[in-house]
This record gives sequence, C-alpha cells and structure tokens, in this order.
Amino acid sequence: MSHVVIDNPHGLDQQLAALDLNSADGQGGGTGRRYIPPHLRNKDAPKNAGNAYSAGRQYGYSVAPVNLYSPGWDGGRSNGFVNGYHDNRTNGGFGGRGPPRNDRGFSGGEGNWGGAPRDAAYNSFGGRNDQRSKSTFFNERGAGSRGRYERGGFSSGGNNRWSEESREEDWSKLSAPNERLENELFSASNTGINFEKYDDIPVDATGNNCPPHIESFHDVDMGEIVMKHAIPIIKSKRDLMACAQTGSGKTAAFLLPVLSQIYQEGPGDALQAAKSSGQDNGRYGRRKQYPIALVLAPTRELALQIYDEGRKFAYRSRLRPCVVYGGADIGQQIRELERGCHLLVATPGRLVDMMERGKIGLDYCNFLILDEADRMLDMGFEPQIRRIVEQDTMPPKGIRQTMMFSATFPKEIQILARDFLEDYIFLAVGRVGSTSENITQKVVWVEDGDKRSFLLDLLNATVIPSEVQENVTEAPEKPGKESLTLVFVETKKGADALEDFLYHEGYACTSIHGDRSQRDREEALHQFRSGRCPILVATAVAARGLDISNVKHVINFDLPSDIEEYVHRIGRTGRVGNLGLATSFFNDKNSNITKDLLDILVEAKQEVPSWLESLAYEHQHKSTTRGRSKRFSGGFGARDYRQTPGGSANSFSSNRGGGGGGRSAGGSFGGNFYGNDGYGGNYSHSGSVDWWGN
DNA sequence: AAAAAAT
Repeated sequence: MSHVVIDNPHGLDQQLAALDLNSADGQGGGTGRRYIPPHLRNKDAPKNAGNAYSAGRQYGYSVAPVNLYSPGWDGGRSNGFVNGYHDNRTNGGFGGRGPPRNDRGFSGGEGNWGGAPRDAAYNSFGGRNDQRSKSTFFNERGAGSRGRYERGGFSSGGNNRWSEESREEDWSKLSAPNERLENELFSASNTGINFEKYDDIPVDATGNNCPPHIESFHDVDMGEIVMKHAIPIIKSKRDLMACAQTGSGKTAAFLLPVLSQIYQEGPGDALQAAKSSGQDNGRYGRRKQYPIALVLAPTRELALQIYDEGRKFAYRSRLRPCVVYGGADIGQQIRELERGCHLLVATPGRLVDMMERGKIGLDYCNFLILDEADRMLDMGFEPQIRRIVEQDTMPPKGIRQTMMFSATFPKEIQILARDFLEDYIFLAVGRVGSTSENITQKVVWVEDGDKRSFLLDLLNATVIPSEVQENVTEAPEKPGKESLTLVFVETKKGADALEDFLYHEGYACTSIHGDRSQRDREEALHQFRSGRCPILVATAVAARGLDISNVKHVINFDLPSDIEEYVHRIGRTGRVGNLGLATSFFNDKNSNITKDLLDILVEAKQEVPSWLESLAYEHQHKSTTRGRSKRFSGGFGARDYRQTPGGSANSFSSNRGGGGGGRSAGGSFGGNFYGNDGYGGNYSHSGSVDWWGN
C-alpha cells in the first residue's frame, strides 16, 4: 500500500534543493546553473524520480550525496513495519556496485569498505579489544589517535590517506540510485508553504562571530526559516542553541549540515573502530558500533520520524542511519546496528541500555543533537542524558559539535546549554515561548458533558459563523486526506473512550497513547499521516515534535494543565508556514491555565474571549489576595464570568445550554459555531483544578 | 485523579 506511484517526487526535489545551499554559501561548484523548482520546470519533462535525480546532478552539488541512502535497503516496508518493527533488512548492504557487501560489515578487507590495506595508521587502537576497561581505553585514545580532537576533524591526516588508498572510501561520492527506495522515501512530503509569512517572523541570532544566514533558497519550496539560519551556523562548526516554537523544519536544519560535513570528511576513525571491533570479536553479533552523529529525542515516534528523515538524507550515500528506542525488540535493533551505524537516533533510555550492553560506543561521536531538549528534561531524562554525554566516552564539548533544540529556554535548559555547548550561537526563531501567528486560536466554553456533541459539530462544520468570520482565516475543514484533525485528550482512558465514540458515530479515526503497544502507536500514526484515518485522538504522546503535514485543525478536547503543553499541541498545525486552526474546549476545570492562555492569545495577536479576560483577571486577583495556592486557585466564582453580555462578538461561550447534548444533525451546523448564547445553566462544580499540582 | 520513558 505504501507502494504508491509517484508523479511528483517532491521530497526528492526538496533534498536536491537543499543541495543548492552550497552555492548559496559560496562553496558550491557545479555548473553554476540554478536549481529549478518543480513548478517552474518544463511541463514536458518526464516527472519521474530518475529524472529528478539527474536534474540534481546536472546542477551539481558539492555537499556530496546529501541524498542518498544506502542502496541496500530492500524498500520492503510494505506496510511500514513488520511485526511492529522496522523492516530495515538490507540486501547486501552497500553493494550497489562492486562485490556484494560482506554481511559482517566491516570485518573484512574486501567489499566496498575494504580494499584498503589495514594500516597501522588505522589501527591506532590495534591492541585494544573489548575486554579492556573503558577507562583504559579512554586514556589511551588521546595519545593513540591524535588529530581526532580537532573539531569536526576526523583525524584528517588519516582520512586523506585512506582516500588516497581507496577511492571507494570517498564518502562524497554517490552510489547507484534505487527507484523503489526513492519512491518509498520520498513519496510523502509537505506542500503549500505560505511564504509570505516568513518575513514576519522575528529571528534573533546572537553569539560571537555568528555566521551570516542564508539569504535565499532561490525560490525553491523549502523556505524553512530555521534552516536559513541554523545551517550556516552548523556548517561553520559552531555549537548551537536553537529555540524554535513550531513548524520549523528543525530536522532538516541539523541533518543536512551534519551529514554534509560527514560526507565531506568521511567516516574517519569511526570506521576503523568499527572494523577493529569486528576483528576483535570475530563473531557476528558482537560488534560495537561507533556512530559519528547522535540525535537524542524524547519520544519513540519522534525518534522514528527523525530516523526516517535521516534515511532520506542518507539516500545514495555510504552513511547508514539507525534508530533505537524502547518498546521494540532490542535484538532486532542490535542486528540493525551491527550492519553499520553512522547516524544514530535514539531515545535516552534505550541508548543507555545499548551502551551498557556494549553495542554502542560514542568515542567518535563528533556530532551531538538534542532535539526537544525541554521536553526531555520535563520527562526526567536528564540523568540519562548526562550519563550519555558526560559519563561515557563521548568527546568533550569543544571537540564534538553540539546542537540543542528546544521550544523554550528555561533555567534548566540554560544550565544544560552551559554544560554541553562551547561558545555557542543562540538562535531564537519567533519569540521564545510564543506561538505562531499562522495558527488561528479559538477558545470556546464547553462543559464536560457537552464536549462530545460539540466535537461532532466541529467535525461537521463547514461554515464560518459570521460574527467571527473576520477572525477566522479558514473554516474548520472537514477531516479528510488533505485535512487532518488532531484531537487531544488528557488521559489514556479518555483517548480510548473518545475514539470509540467517534468510531461508532461513523468517523474514520484512530488513537494513540502510551499504553498502546509500540506497534499500535506506529500504525495509528501511519493511518493518520496517510489520511486513511483523518482524525487522531491523542494524549500528550503526540503533542511534541511530530511533524505531520496537512494537520489543519488541532482540537483540545481537554486542555492541558500546562501552557507549554498547549503551545506544543497547537504547534502540530500551522506547520512550515501553512495556516492552521486550533480550537480549545475550556470550562472551570481549566482555570489553572487561564492566565497563561490569555497571555499566549494576546502575544499571538489572537482574539480573546471577554469571559476569559475576566476570568484571568479574577484568577489573578484571587491569587494575589489569597496567596498562591496553585492547586485550588480556581474553581470558585467562575460562573460569573460565563455570564457574558449576551451577543457580544467576543463571547465564546458554547451555545449548548445546560447539559443538553443534542447535536445538530448531519452537518447542518447551527451557524453559531463559536456561539455566543451565553452560559445556559447549571454546571457541576468540581472545586479543584489541578490534582497533580502541575 | 496524568503522560512519557529501559526492562
């Protein structure tokens, strides 16, 4: 089913477009011809993947195979996953040409990796074996391989020599194309970037000798702001702390320059280390892998997403991306690692596990990326992260290149940045902690008992109520393949229940939460992404980082108690410059978020319901007069604020009267979607708001 | 009376 015929290999074009970067920053060679985006090309040019590739080749790029993946993938992920795990079986590894790759990876002197005689220069660890203690190894390596402690320097002397001896080791060379894999990798992609928006977004880059940002992508449709700024910084081998809220194309922003450096410099000592490891142990199944770049991510799905992106950027290169995370068979992941691992994407827990099992060594990890760093700290990963970065064999800061991405920049992140980064550039895209103006945010008053019927109305809505028309950029589109709707609930149980409900109401929907098996989680995401189930009911597991194109509407069926969580959730829409809509159901259970929500709305220049303003004022008033009891600061007197002056255009109270649940029939939406009928009656006052004190 | 993440 994933074998879809591609008539516009857009994703590949994106990758190729990225290659044009080099000319943009002055290093590009090639023919000097400008990359032509798909929509400006001759219509009669055959639009197949092969052609797209030759176009890229024609325009030349020196970044090397930034595309590329190893033509060893069998492209066999027919359903994405087999038995719930990635089916990344290789067929002869890198053997697009030359002899079939030795299935034992690096252990032989033949195959594409081999050919080069084993030289003392590459055996600086020669006497080492895995029996040796870590500390001994750590002490040795400085003397043993001088030169690898140049930033980004893969001990250039050795590397050059390697290249001289074997052209096969030139990582800047492309290997053969593979159409099937191209289709697999590049079939889905983002479209419809709203370029006009980019000029409005404030960007700040501060630090010593900050490299100038890229001025233009020559009109190609990949105008990610973060990329324009982050790529030159990373390519200049600078450490980076990037704060970017939503839709920022972060993954490409770090993968592209990091892989480009790896392609230019080759695998260096990491390759030799892996070979030694293989030789020392001899047997299949005992090799330790030494990734050159490591990406840490908070959730499994995000790790997987980054990995998938990595595969695209590794297309036709010798670089092999791998991913490890919990919930999946570790044996399978180990076998994948043993086939070679140069770019590793991981969740922290599983990576620590892998390190302790001796499957991964970070000794040659010259690039470290922490994605969604604030989220990882929130989730309590700091010990694991410090264990990985500081208490093992990873090169120290200043030697490795480190990039941190975070939506916010609170104290804990600042400390982490201080500890992990050296003389870093601080890049803020959009205002830190704010939301994108691409997203229209609506807050509606909906009692718990009315939420379901209100949701159905929302899903059926096709008209924009006149009183809010000027504020709504687009109507809530009906869920469909091109218009995905993401519904957030607060609890796993709630997710199950709501999915059931929607399913029985006849909606194609699915759900995701942390109690699902990893296989189910991935399958749900796949169904949603592909549009087969255009409605996804989710818990916080899907709130951060996931980049799903075509999410047009985010609905906070339950508002989170934490404003950061809110910001992340709505950030699932309005991505890459697209417009999006976020609707949140608010009632007295949410009074703890009132003030922060108000601030966010004001900051993003959104319409603020007057009742919310009053509520925030009262809440604040109460807090200051009665002291800050975070747990019980809300819940009393809220009713007054829902008695908004009837008919005010600013009133966003639900038009559902006291407990009445009758929804409008079959899409005949009452025309008062963001109704203002005022609050109609009784509500059950539950008193407290935030039981777990967040 | 929560979610997430190694087992």
